Amino acid sequence: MTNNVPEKPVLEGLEATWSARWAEQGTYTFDRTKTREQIFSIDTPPPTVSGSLHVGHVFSYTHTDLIARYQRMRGKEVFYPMGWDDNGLPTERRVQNYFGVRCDPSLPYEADYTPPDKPDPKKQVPVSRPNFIELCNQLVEEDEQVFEQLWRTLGLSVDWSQTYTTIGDKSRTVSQRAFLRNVARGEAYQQDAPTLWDVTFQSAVAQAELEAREYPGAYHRVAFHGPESSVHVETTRPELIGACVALIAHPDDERYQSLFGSTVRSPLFGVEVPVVAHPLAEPDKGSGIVMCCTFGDLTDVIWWRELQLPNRTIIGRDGRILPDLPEWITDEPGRELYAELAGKTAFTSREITVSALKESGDLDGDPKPTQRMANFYEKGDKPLEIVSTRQWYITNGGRGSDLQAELIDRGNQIDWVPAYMQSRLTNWINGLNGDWLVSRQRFFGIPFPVWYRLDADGEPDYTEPILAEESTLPVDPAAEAPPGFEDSQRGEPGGFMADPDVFDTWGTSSLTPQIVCGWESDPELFAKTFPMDVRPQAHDIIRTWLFSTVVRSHLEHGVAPWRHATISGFVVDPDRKKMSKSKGNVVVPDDILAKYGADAVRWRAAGSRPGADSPFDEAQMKVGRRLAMKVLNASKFVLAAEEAYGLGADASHLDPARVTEPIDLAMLSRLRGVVDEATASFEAYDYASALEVTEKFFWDFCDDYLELVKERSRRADPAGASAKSAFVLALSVQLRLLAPFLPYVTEEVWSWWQEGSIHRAAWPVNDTDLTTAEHDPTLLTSAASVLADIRGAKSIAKVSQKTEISQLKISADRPRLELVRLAMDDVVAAGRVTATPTYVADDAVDGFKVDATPAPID
RNA sequence: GGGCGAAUAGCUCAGUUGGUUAGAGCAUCCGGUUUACACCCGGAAGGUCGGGGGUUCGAGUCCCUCUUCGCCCACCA
Repeated sequence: MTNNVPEKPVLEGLEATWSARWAEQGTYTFDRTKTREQIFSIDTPPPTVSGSLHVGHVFSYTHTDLIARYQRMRGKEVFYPMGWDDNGLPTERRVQNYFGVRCDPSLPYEADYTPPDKPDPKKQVPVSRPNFIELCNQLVEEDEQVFEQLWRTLGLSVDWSQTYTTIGDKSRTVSQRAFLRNVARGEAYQQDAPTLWDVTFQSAVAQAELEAREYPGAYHRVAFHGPESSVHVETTRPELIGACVALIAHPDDERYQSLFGSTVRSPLFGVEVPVVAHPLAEPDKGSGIVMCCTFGDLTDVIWWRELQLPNRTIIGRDGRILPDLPEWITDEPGRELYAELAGKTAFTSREITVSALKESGDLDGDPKPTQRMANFYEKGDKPLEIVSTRQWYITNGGRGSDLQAELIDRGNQIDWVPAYMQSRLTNWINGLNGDWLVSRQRFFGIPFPVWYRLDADGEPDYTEPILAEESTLPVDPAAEAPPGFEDSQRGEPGGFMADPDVFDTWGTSSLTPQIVCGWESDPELFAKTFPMDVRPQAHDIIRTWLFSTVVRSHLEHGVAPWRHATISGFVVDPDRKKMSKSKGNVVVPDDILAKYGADAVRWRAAGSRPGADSPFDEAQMKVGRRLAMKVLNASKFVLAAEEAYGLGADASHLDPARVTEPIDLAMLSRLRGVVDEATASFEAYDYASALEVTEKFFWDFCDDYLELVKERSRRADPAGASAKSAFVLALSVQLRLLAPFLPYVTEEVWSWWQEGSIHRAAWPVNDTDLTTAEHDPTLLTSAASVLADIRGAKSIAKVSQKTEISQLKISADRPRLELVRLAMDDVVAAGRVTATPTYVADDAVDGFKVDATPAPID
């Protein structure tokens, strides 16, 4: 046998060497000639390239890679692409900050544009939409290279020829095609309706993107005036008095019975508004009677709809009071006040309104400060307004109907890991309050493949949108004319206009299975990879990514998109707080990888169980590193022993028939049990247990078995051959068991004495070399326990482990005694026992009782 | 307020369908230059399993109840 064991094996440099070798040799290249049954397909989350990766990403991507590597060694052809999520708002924001520009769609394209040398975040230079998109594309490309490098270093066994971006042509085509099919089936529709609106980004926001946050406000007790008396409402938004359409109280509320059906005049503006009853008004909140405006909150929208109230919008898309004087304010002082508010932010107009209320005497007492919960866009920092706009929606069961139950059912068809995560999806679907708003008023996204005809006055006709033909996809309606039109007719009366919006980022990400599997573009691949085997992702995006993917797959294909969903937890800081940039507790993976090595980081990742959050503890990385070192050293020992006292240059060292000694057989027999356990754990996606059982065996193998057998292994007789053969067999099996966790060090060791990559080697389940080993595996643990007692005696005597044992008495029940005597030669050698051991049969002893006397020090 | 999860050694976690004396790693302490490994090795100490009740011959494990913590959702007058 030839092997190539280095003098002093080291971990440094393994990542660079082997990631390059894997790339050259195409170790992880997907072979599409395999059949569906042979393929295991993974719907990897595309990371947001505009963000930075932290150690949490590293952990969860490692979890997926563990499964991928296991499946590959089981003989599956693993379809494991990688995507980059580069479309959408995060990239826009990063481009704005990075280059110091902002998008102004009214500007013309400027060829050869160069952004400012020194970006000034306060003074962003306006650029045209095409220029802005160019900058986005330029930056994401750089970011993607950085990300790929990190993933390669981490050792993800991705097929790097299978990558996609969420802004790329493939994603555009799939998004637009899926949308057109949704429209054709009536699942996508347009509606002009009140929507949640972020005034900073000036875009509509979907329910899934909401985040409720504490927001400081104040209750203002404000008087409305009836013919005989005044009635007080309490409001946190006095700036909306001009938008008031009614006062509303609960139908059973005694206090307001006399007012129902009458009208009252609003303060400051003198607008007559009706007092009406509705059960959603809560008598114990505020004064029990509430001002309904256009629109203060979602309840206002319900009242507006159900009570057929007028629409009195005063807040614009920029969050400021609309400039034009509303026709419903007729009172002269009211018109003057409105003119003062016009163009002001909600915040400023609130201050002006409050001082006006104080002056007019309509404010009862001082405003009472309060913390209230308000809805925010998860990426925004101003509370959302509600603005009526025309938007596209896709049905998602949020309006009840059969679809809701069908989607819950799809969720149940998925095998969840851990299982309890499934209820998060069910809860979310049950709590939906409307269809999915998919249009966004942004720039760096996938445009709707839609145009509108303009009438003779140049006004768009929304009732009959012009849809792109599937064969022309991807299409940019802002640059291409619809079928039957010339581009010169753009914006002209009788001509057309493009739909200005782009898809919600989830509108594209919800189609990752269709994108990677080649839906409609590569039917053969699609048939072999879809529905996919597993969707790995974190628990915080079940309501967004997971749910929306189920929706699209259900609507388009009538199936669940995957067989399994594996949900990873977060890496949290030592105080169990979620890592976030703003908290400054983010651990950057590059440093950790450089310091401890990829195998060590992966080992730590594998120790956190699916779904469970795991606190970051740098000390743990050292343990993983120690394991990797141990693999190098133990392998060196095994192979060097084999080299020096070897069995010949052929492959006969792997002949299991040479293993004859009982303890060697016992070790292999126990290893077989370990393989079975690790396999069962991996089949259940429980990589953590697979690692635990493997690692436990490996340490015992090193600390006990190798120590016990060391002396004998150097002999040139059959007993020595038995040890050496067992060494090599056990090493081969253990390296393969560890390969998914420690891909670098196992590959390195494999290369010393084996052909090909360990990552394409067979998983050792049903390994014929092991199946012939038959012996009671407790022989190994018994011998190890006696050896431990001998070591303990030396330790208590505070003498070196080299010290000889001059007296040894072993007591145990008769069967144990007989068993352990089979390994006594090894025990005596490892424990440096010079005396002849004595044995005492004693049924009263539990396990073994060992009396060992170290030889006195001269 | 609704849902889900968690509470076991100083820390991070295992603990199968109930079954002897509850395990591991880290940290701590003691000892050791053992030709695979000082990026090391050996050993020791450390826990009334969140509280209370119940079922049982037997409960960390099953049931009830309380407490605490985490996450998701709902709370905008």
